[in-house]
Amino acid sequence: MRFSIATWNINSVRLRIDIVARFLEEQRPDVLCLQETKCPDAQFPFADFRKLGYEHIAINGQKGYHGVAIASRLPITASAPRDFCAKGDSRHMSVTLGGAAKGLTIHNFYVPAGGDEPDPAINDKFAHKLAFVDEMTAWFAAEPIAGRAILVGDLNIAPLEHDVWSHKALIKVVSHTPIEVEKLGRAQAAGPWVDALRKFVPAQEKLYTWWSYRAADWDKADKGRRLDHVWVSPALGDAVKSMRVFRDVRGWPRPSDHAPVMVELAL
DNA sequence: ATGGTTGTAGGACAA
Repeated sequence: MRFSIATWNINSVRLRIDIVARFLEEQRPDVLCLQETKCPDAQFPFADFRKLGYEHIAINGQKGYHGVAIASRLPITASAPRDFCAKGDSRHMSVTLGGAAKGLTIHNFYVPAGGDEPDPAINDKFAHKLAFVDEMTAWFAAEPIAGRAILVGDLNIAPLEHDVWSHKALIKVVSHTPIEVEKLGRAQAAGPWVDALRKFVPAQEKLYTWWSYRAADWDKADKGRRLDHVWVSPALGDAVKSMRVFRDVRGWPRPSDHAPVMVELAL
C-alpha cells in the first residue's frame, strides 16, 4: 500500500485546530503526529479529528506545556508513551498500526528545546536535552529496531551544516552545537535509523522546517532550521518514495513556527 | 550584540 505520515509541531492544537483540519483535508496523510499540543488529554479535540476520518488517536498530553498526539486513519493496535528522564513530561508516544500497515511501529518525539545557554554546567534545560538524547540512544541500543518502524518529531536539533541558514552563525546556538549534533548522530546510529528527508535533498542544499516567530518577515529573511525529522528503520529505507516540507503552511493565518513535513512510503 | 514573537494562563516561563 501507499502509506503517508506527517509530523508537525503545532504549538497548541486547540488554538490551531482549524489549520490542522485544513491540512488534513488537503493532504490526507494516513497518520499525523503532532508535538507541542499544549493540551490536557481531557481537552483534546477528538471530535474534529474523527469528523475528518482520523478515528484512531493516541495522546500523551499535559497542562500548559509539551504534549504529543498521533491521529490515524488506520487502526492502532497498541500504544505506549515513555517518560524520558523520569520528569513526567509528555514528550513521547509510540503506536503500532493494524490494517493495511499491520505491525508498523511509529515513534513520535518532542525533544527538549534546551534553553539559550549551550552549557550543561550552567543551564539545566540544556543538560536535560543532552540527557534526553542520551536516553534515546541507550533505548535504541538496548532494543534495536526490528522490522518496519518510523520515528518522527521535533528533535530540536539541526544536525547538518545546511540544516541551518548559517552554520557559522549558529555553531554556538542551541539546536546546532557540536555536542547536540554528535549526540543526535549517536541516537540515529543506535537504531539504526535512516534520515528520510535527506534522501531527497542533498546535504549540500539548504533544508528547513522551522522559521522563528521573531522575524519581521520570516519568508524573506529565510533564517530557518531543520528541527523536524522523519527517520525510518533500515527495513523501510528503500520504501520511502517522496518527501515534502509544507513551507506554505508556515504562511497560513496564525501559523505554528514549524511547517508540517510529510513522507510517503510503499509498504 | 541585541532583540525580536507566540502560547498558556492569567504571572512567569518556555520556546
